[in-house]
Amino acid sequence: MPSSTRFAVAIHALTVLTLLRDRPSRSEDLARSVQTNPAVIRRILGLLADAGIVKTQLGQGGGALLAKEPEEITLREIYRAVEEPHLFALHRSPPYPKCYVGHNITPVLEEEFSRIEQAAGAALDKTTMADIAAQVETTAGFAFKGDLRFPQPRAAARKPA
Amino acid sequence: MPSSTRFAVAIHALTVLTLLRDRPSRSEDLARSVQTNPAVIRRILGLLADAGIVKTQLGQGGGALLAKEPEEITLREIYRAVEEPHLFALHRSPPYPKCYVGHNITPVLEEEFSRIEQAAGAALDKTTMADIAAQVETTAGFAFKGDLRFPQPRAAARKPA
DNA sequence: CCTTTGTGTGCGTGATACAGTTACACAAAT
DNA sequence: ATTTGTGTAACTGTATCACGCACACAAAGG
Repeated sequence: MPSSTRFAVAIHALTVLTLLRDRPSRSEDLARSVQTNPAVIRRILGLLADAGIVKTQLGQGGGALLAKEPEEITLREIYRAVEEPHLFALHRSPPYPKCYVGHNITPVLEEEFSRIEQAAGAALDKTTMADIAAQVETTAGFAFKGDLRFPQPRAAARKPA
Repeated sequence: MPSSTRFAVAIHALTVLTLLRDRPSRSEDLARSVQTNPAVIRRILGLLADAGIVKTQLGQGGGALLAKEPEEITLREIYRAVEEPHLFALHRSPPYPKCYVGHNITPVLEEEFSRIEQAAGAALDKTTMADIAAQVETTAGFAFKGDLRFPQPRAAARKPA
C-alpha cells in the first residue's frame, strides 16, 4: 500500500466537480465531503491545476471547476498529477558492484518494473472521470440531481436562528 | 513510489539463490551483495520462507536455498510475500456519508483499484526468477560460473596475513 | 473604496512505516 | 563443547503523510 491517499482524494474531489458541472466548488465543501481539512484539498487541487485538469476562481462565488471534459480526464492523468511516478522502489543504496548480481541487477529491475508500470498505466487509461461519475450514480441507485446534500450548504437555509 | 524496498531486495536475493542453485547462501553474504545489514535480509528471507519460496538450513554450512524451481517462482508471488497487498490507498478516514459522492465513492474506488491491481498482477505473473536470472546473465555479458566474486568469500583466500 | 469570500502557501505537529543496527537465544554440524 | 548461522526482539534515525493554523493575496460586489 502506498503511503499517500492523494489519488483517492483527487478522484473524490473530481467526481464532485464532474457532477456539479459549471458550479464552482469551494475547498471547504470538498473538504467536508472528503472529511479532511480544506488546506489538504487546496494542495491537491493545486497539483491538479498544474496538470491542467482543474482551474480555480478566486473570490466570492469562486471555487474549483474542471478544466476539460470529464470524458477526457483519465485516471492515469490524475495519478501522474498527484502521486510519485514509480510504483516500485529500487534499493535504498546501490548494490555491491563487485558482486556478479549486485553489478547487474539494477537495469534488470528497472526494465521489469517499467514493464509492469506500463501495464498498470494502460489499465488506468481505460477509465475517465465520466466513467467514475456514472459508476457513482449507479451505486447510488438514482441520478444526481444537482444537490450534494451537504448539511450546511453555506450558512443556514433551515436554521433561522 | 512505495516506501518499501523489500520487493527489490527480495528479487536480488532470490537471484543469488537461483544462480547458486544447491549452495546455501548466508544472510551475511546476501547482505553484502545488497549492501545492507544481515538482519534486514533475514527478515525478508523469513517472509519468503513463510510463502514457501525459500528454505533455510541452520548451522555450519547452512544458509538459504530456493524451495522450488526458479521457473515456478513468479514476481507476483514474491511481491505478495514481502509487500502490502494494495497498490492504492483509500481515504484515511471514511468520507462524509451524508454527501451524495461521499456516500457512494468508496465501492467505486475499490472496484476500480482492484481492476488495476489485477492488471499489474497479470504483468507480475509473466516473469519468473528463471527469467530474471537469465536477464542478469545477459546484462553481465557472460554466463555465471559459480563465483559471485564477493571480496571476502569467507575468511581470506587471497589475504595470507 | 472597502468588506467579504475564497484560494495559495508556509510552517509546525503527530503518526506511521521503513531501514538500519545491536544483541541474544536457539538450532545444527563437526 | 565449540563453532556457525538463523530467527527475532528492541531501539534509533529518517522520511513521508495528513492535519491544522495562519496569513497574504486576489476577485467580486456593495
